[in-house]
Amino acid sequence: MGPRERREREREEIRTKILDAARELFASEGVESVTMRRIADRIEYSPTAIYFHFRDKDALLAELCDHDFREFAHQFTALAAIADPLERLRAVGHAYIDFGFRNRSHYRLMFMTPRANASRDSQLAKGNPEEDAYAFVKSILVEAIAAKRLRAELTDADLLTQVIWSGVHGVISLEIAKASDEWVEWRPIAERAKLAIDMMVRGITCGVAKEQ
Amino acid sequence: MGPRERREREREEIRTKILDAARELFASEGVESVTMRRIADRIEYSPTAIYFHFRDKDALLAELCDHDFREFAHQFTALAAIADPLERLRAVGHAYIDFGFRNRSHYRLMFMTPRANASRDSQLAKGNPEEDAYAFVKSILVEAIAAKRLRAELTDADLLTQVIWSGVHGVISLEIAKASDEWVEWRPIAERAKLAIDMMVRGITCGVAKEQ
DNA sequence: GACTTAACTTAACAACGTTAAGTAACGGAG
DNA sequence: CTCCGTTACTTAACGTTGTTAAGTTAAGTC
Repeated sequence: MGPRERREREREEIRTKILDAARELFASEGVESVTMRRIADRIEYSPTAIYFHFRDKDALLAELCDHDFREFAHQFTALAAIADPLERLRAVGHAYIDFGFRNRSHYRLMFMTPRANASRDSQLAKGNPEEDAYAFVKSILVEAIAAKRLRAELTDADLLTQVIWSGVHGVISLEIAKASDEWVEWRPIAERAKLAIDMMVRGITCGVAKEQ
Repeated sequence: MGPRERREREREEIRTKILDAARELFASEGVESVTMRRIADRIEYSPTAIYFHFRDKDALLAELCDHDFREFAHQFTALAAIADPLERLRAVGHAYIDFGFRNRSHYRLMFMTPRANASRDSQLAKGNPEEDAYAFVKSILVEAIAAKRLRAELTDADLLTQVIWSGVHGVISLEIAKASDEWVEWRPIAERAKLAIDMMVRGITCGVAKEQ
């Protein structure tokens, strides 16, 4: 462990310092307050210094996304303990909406903003349910299909995952984008979440669904 | 009709000229290309001239939203002819997703971007199903409830409207934000739309739902 | 015909992302 | 020890952005 390793370590340290500063600004004042100059102020470097560690602002935000995405997926693994796949699906749905509600800025950046060139150097572990929320949900649906808990014609686990994802995404993203809109007499988000998830589970199961 | 009226009319003309220029830029090159200067170029005025007709850029965009929102709602009225409320609901769902798919920029601005101060001078005709898509969907659900087509415990038409809106919004907004993300093996949007709507209708109706 | 006001233009400001050019410190080679 | 090149920065600047202050011109009013 010569000076070579030390430099490497220091480099990594300042990288995470930049990311942390961005994240803080981001969570406390919203995306539009995350400017290179304000990040630089926080870490007491010049704005240009950031470019030595990240190609540009987009790359910085993309990495922030990736990191938080992984953490996001990780908190789902606790739900893997739920035995019944449909109950597990319900729990994931609620956890998803809850995450979005507690981290509006993050959610907005991750799922509501078309990234210019997505997945350019995303080093996420695709397919691994520990780090990939999509794969986690899909595995639930594969299990539910195998256990014949779903209607017979529903066989495409990917399609089901995408539609159920759409369902919970719709609830939370509409909340984030339109909560302050007095145009609509919004029902509490908890009620909307519950009905949406109930509706979806009832919509894909066969015959008499168990009342929750 | 003296010069007073003429001036008023001219004022209105340039207002719509500004809005049209913004809309064109917007639809052809995306939101980020809509700058005050480029709008000004198009209409051959100085950028400052715009401020005489709109308080700021946000107000301009808000008015553009309002206008297109109204037109959006208007195209639903054609579906009022469908007799069966559940079939009408399905048709509205598909029309909604279709609109978003054909007008990505508009949809993004209208429903995916938290407006700073929403509904500040929105002069939309609230409650009028001719101009208010929300009211149109709600009226369908009121009808469905009255006809006892929905499960007995579903009595809150507003809650139902909001959740169904979330469902279709989820499909199209995820498409807009994440279509270019190769992370997921996306199924065609038409399939996702169909399943989402089927799932929702099945999820709120009682017992055996008619197969489409 | 003087005066007010509406409808602009020109010039500028501050903040933004980003880059070019310069500088100081460090690690290894001769 | 000295030279040298790389690494990690800073300062200054460029081109854009939204927005405003100050000046100008034309039309309508009394």
